[in-house]
Amino acid sequence: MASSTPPHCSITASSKPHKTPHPYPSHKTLQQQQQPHNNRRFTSQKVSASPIPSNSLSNKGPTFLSPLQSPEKSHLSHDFSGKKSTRFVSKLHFNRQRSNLSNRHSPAAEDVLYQATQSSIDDHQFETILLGFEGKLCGSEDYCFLLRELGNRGEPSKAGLCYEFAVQRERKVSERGKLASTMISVMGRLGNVDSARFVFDSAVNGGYGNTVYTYSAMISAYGRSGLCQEAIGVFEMMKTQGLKPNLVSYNAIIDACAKAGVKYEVVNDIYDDMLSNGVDPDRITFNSMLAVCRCGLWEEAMRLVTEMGIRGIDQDVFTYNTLLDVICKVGKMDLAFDIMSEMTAKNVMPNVVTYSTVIDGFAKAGRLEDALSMFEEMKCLGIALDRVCYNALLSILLKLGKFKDALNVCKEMESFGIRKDVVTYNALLGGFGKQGKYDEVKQVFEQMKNVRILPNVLTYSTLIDVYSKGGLYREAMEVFREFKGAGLKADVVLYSGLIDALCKNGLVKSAVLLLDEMTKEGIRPNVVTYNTIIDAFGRSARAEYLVDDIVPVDGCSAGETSMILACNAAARNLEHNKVMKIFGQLAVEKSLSAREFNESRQELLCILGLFQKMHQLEIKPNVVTFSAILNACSYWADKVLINATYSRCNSLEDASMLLEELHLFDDRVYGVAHGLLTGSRDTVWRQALSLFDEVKQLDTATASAFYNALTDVLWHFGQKRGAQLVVLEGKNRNVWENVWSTSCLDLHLMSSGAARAMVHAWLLSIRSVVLEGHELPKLLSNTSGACEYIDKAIDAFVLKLKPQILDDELRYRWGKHSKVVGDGALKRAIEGLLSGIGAPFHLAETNLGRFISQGPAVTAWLKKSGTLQVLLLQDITTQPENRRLDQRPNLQPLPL
DNA sequence: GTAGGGTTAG
Repeated sequence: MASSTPPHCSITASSKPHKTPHPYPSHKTLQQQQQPHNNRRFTSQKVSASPIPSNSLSNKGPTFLSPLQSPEKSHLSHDFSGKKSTRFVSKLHFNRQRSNLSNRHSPAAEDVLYQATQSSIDDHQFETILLGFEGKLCGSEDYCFLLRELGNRGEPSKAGLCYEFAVQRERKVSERGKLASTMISVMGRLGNVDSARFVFDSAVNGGYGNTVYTYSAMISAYGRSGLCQEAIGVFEMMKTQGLKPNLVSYNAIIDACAKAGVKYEVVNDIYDDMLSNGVDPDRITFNSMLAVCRCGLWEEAMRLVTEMGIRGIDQDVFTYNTLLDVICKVGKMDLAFDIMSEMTAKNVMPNVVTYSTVIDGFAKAGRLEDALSMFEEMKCLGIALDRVCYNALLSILLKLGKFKDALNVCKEMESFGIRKDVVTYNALLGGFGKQGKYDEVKQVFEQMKNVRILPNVLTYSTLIDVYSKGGLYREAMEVFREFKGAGLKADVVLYSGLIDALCKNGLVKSAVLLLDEMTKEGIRPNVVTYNTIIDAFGRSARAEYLVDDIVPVDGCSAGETSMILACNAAARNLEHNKVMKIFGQLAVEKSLSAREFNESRQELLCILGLFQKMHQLEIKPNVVTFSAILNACSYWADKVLINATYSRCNSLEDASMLLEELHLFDDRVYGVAHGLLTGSRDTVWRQALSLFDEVKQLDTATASAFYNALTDVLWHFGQKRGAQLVVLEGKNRNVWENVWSTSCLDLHLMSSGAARAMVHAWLLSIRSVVLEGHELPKLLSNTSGACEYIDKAIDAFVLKLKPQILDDELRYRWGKHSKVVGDGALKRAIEGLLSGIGAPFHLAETNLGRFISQGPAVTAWLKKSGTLQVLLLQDITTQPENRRLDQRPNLQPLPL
């Protein structure tokens, strides 16, 4: 069958077709076929390694019971990394073409198809064509061919007419059943699940639908729409009707579960049920089981592939692509590369899906250059890029800030006949927006509307996010107004973006109101929503920004209006009190007022409430939640130290309540944090080291956030030696890149606790150098704050400084990825530390982001008799059993 | 009856 469709086209439709009440909606979708590419031999240079590990999953670490006596997990859960997408687990791929390779249809059927798919033919004319060919079309074979092809061409309305036409003329029950199952399948593929159900019900009620084929088709139709419960309903129904599910029925239900993100254990039960009913799994069963592993179960995926081998089932390109997807989603890119080599060795040639899967993996792991080199490899192999691939390439270039290249890619894809879709435009909007190129954002947004690419909820979320982060609230509001006008339903991401905007502007209470509002609207908050608010409470967000009045939009719900009014009131209040607030903030630097102290305590309790609510809603906290809570505890510890009126015991109780909740994250993480805090370092150190190794597997931003948070809380609660050991483990694992040399210590990615612990370690190390008789460089420096101009020493003992002053000396950032401008806390902490220990460092005149010292001065100081003593750090608590707090049954002790 | 893409938190 010849294809007249252009090359380089995606087989994946850009969006889910709209549902309409009509049984067979008229929704024309341009159908495209995948370009068969020249499968030249894959020439990866990587050494091929077997992707199949031993069957054993018993890769458990040493046994360790947390203080709550929960068993240790063998790995950080996938959720914990904070990298798991909070989106729907699986994409819904409608409009995938159904191959119609059977030649059993007559030439007349092809003629009908040809005539029916001319652009000028409407539904009425199509009926006339069918009537004209009525005598020539032979039974269900011809009509099923027509139904499939009309489906492939995105013609649900004509398919509906054809089905009714055929089923009315067919006398045989079995043939009518075939027509029904084909029609259900066609509608399912088009995403018209209601139409599919209509056909199914009519067929069952009409006495020709009680076949395993119609039920399987219906299960599949539900599966494609992500309606797993409905699919299971049909699956159960077929059993009660006395129909025995066959291989296809089981495969369909497993696939439906995979698409909906059903837990592996549940799907495994279905698999077991299949075996016990004497139905042997085939390649497709395993391919679908592999898809269930996308929630992070990469080892299980590997085991399944092994099991396929044992059962003598060959792997195909679907097997490998799905396996690669699982592997890429857990960020194991080296393994992914090996698997790619393996598939080539087994003569399963990687295709465009293989490459886009792996490219996406590299991009998500932050290895953008590796991703780009995969495109080069595709080019060498003659594998044509399709729309998905082009969009991936575009997104990578935009992330790299290569705007010119990105625009060239747009031109290239157009030249190959691939139109920009909503994903392309969203990528452009986000890419330009994140770089503050708001003129381009405006242009692109206009352009997409001009070429009738309908903005979707992601478009609006992206725009609201970039405008809010840029402080362009009027523009954000305009976009929100347009969004409301478009009649789209807000989703969790859009709400989370709004909540974040409120939080970042100090309007945390309004953010909580909005959280309630979204919940009432039936939108379930996710871990990001909660992390946003927890983080804001933890920072004790000070309102430092002013916002213009926001005007409620027509059509806003009462909740939205009240939220906006609340924002306005808070904003006006801010403005009126701005001067007072500035003085107030200055005063706070010196001594904390009782009111603020109590507010801060309330915030701690709010976090506790939020955290418990998360638990209630079964929203699993991740490493970001963990860091935010530890940060809140550190902040609280600081306040307790400053405030003399609050009893230490009560304050510990408050912080304990919060910290205790950490076991909900992950018992092992909690166990390590708790053990270090309570001075049981010897007991937990082995577990700590294995935890650190696993954290290192996460991306550097996540890893450094983890180390910063953990070190901070240890430091603030007096476990300074523990903090130092942790920070050195981080250094050894390169969590902060190039942090340390003999002449320079770079602290700019560290939290204040981590930085102070590190300064002690660094000075001790230099001391050893001095005592060994080496000469120090002429100039020593440690850098704090947003010092992005670090130079390497030109030789071992000289640090070359750039005579450059930072734009704004107070723009210290708490960690590389913090989006909040801090208040110079790190600088103050280091300044205080250096003067406290008498180290002869001073702020560099030429660069206020650095403390510097002449080599001889430091040498002399290091050689002084008391210096060693002040440099050695100690923990306040080393004997937890001696602490009074331990006596309380329900609270975990905290040292101070 | 099976495979890949875009928005939010630190």
